[in-house]
Parts: sequence; C-alpha cells; structure tokens
Amino acid sequence: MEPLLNYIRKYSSIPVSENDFEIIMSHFTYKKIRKKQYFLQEGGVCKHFGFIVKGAMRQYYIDEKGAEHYVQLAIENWWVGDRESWVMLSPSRYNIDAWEDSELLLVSNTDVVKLSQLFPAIGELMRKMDERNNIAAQKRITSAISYTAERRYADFACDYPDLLQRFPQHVIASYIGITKDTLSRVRKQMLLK
Amino acid sequence: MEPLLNYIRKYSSIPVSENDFEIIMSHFTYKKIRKKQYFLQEGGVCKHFGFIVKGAMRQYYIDEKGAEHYVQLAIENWWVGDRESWVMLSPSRYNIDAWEDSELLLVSNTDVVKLSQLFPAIGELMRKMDERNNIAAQKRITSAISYTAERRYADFACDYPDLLQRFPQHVIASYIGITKDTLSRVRKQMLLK
DNA sequence: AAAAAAAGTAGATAAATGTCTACGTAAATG
DNA sequence: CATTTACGTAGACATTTATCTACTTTTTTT
Repeated sequence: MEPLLNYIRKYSSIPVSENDFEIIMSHFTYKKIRKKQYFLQEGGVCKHFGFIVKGAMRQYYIDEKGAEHYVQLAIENWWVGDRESWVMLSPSRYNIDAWEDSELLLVSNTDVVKLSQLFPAIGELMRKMDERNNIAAQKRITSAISYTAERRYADFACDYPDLLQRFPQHVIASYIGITKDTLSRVRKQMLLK
Repeated sequence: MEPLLNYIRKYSSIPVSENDFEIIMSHFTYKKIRKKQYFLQEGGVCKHFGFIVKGAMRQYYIDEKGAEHYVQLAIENWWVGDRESWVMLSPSRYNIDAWEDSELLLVSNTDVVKLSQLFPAIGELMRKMDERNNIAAQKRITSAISYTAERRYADFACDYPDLLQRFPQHVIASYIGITKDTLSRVRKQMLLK
C-alpha cells in the first residue's frame, strides 16, 4: 500500500492525510498475479486500471500474422491498463500479462472519477499522469517516425535502464518497432564503437 | 468565439452559462496569424496554447541533417502548442507555423489552471482532451511501430480525411514517418487495386 | 539432474524504404 | 501576366530492416 501513498505524495502538490488515504485505499483492490497470467485479454473489457506495487507487466496486441507487438511495458510505480477500454468499457484489442509475479492495486474508472471529486489531490495526480503520458507518447512517436533502429535502442536504454534489465531483448525490440534479429545486430554494432 | 463555446459544450457534460463563458473568454486572446508565420520557434517558450478557430497549423522539428519531421497537424477546433514547454515553461524543440492564414484563441497554462478551479467544465474539458490525446497517441505509436507504409497511409486517410485535403503530401508523408517519394509510390499502388 | 522451452546470435537472402536526380505541373508571387 | 517557387512523380540505385533457417546458450519446468 505504501508505494501508492508515496506515489500520490510524489506527484501531487496537495497534501493527503493518513485518513484521506484510508478512504482512497478502500476503493482499490489488492491483487497478486503470477508470471504469464493475463491481466486483460483481447476482446475483454478493462474494468480496472492497475497500479503496480511489485513486478513487471507487458501490454501487446497480436497482428493478423500472429506476431506480438508490445505497446507498453511497466514495472513498479507505473500504471497498467487499456485507457480507452477502461474509460468507454469497450472491448480491448490488447493483451496485458505479467512478465514477473506481480502485485497490483486495482481501481475502476467510476471510482477514480468519484475520488477525484472528493480529493483534489487525486484529480491532480491523474491530470499529471496524463500529462506525462502525453509527453512520453510524443517522444516515442518522434522516435518511431524519424530515428534509425540504433538510435531508438540507444534512447530506450538511456530513458528506461530498468526496463532494459527486466525484459528480454525480443520484447524490447518489439517495443521500439524492430525485430529481435535487427536488435541483436544493432547491439553488436554498438559494442564495436 | 463561438467555435470555442461549441467545443466546450460538446466535450463537457457540465453546462456553461453565457455569463460563465464571458469570464472564460476574458482569459483568451484572439490572434490572427498569416500563412508561414511562426507560432512557436525552436528554443522559444510556448507561453500559450492555441485553440484554432480557423485555419491549419503544423508542428515539426528539424533534425541534425536539416530535415523537417512533422509531429502534429491541426485544423479548426483542435489545439496547438508544445505541451511540455507550455507546462514547464521550458524551451521547445519544436517549430509551429501556420500552413493557412489562421485565427487562434490563446491561453496560458496559469489561466487554464485558474479556470479549471473556477469552472469544473473547463477541468473536465482538459481531462477529456488529454484522454483523447493519449488514445490517439497510442494509436499512432501502434501504427508507427508495426504497420507498413501503405497501411499507415490508409489509416491516416481514413482517420483524418480533412487533414488529407488540406496538407500537401510531403507533410503527410513526414507525419506518418515515410518520405514523400515512398508516399507517392504507395498512392500509385493503391490506385491499381 | 534431465528434458524442454525460450532466448540470443549468425549468415544468407529478400523486401521495404530511403536517397538522389530529373522533369512536368501547379500554385504562389511580384 | 510572367516568373519563380513549391509540389508530385518517376526511375535508378543504395541502404536499412525483415525473414528464414540453423545453431548455441540460458532459463524454466518436470
């Protein structure tokens, strides 16, 4: 539970008392999920967003040829879920599963809306989360549309050293939009420099 | 002015009176900008976000080789600006200019924060704008990391037929992360089908 | 500890996309 | 209206990245 409290205090300028926090927490559900288990499957509705207390999760979709494309990777203190499905309660085209045994704190969209009204800190938190997501997404788009494989990998390694450690290369390759073979070659190239 | 009022009413569930709207409007500045003029230049701070009442704007950055990469295209009822710079008042790495003679309604981040507190409708509006931006960004990332040039163009044409009409091909090519030459070939291919 | 599955590397080849030059056409400008 | 500038297309060629198969190593499972 503490990780979420720390997270709230870190990203919100508005103080949150222990008391407030207990009310907030009562809207979250604690859930353990074991490696390789699904948090969300394609076609399902993402009823809850999850705050990762511990572990590592991956979000991907499967194309017509059956290939997996990783669109999001997340570890401790990140959120996982399909935003669109969570807000609209529409069926998701993504799969989300645990890459390591993980512990999550789940919350529904309705509850977040409710909490935001009760506690301005939560509203602020969500706004800032969105803001950061937007900025990160913008960066990733820029990277994807204009950089070479090597540059994309180098940037990724620089921006997310933790993810680099915890996910296998073929997953990272997919995340930055190249094949595992190309990533392997790129890494070899970089070693020679 | 009306376009903004319509926009607010469209995207907010909370009603806004004429009176409220006048107060809101008093925080916006009207600005005309002529084709090819800069709204923001690399290195400058994006002091205002702009709601496009009329016209078409483009946001891009210039790489080491001097090539332009379009990261955002916007027309009526869209917002323009560099989010990161606008929030942090940090120097931007983007250029934003008018592709057509345009009319904007400008607003500072401070004023938006202020207005959000005074009028919940504005807060909701901003939240929803972020939400839609995030969803759109996610889609664009998916597109960039896993689709072919042809698929990316087809999707773009389908999602944004208006942009297709109003921006030249080399700009659209850059936006979807390919060269104008490739786009020209792709289009030819598609005609044959 | 043995067996099975997953991950990483490598080389050969293919496919997609980029680069460059040139040219015709359309649009903006004076 | 004439001139210039920007735009789109085309072909030849270069480069990057993907695909496929094979093999080795590492990790997971039994």
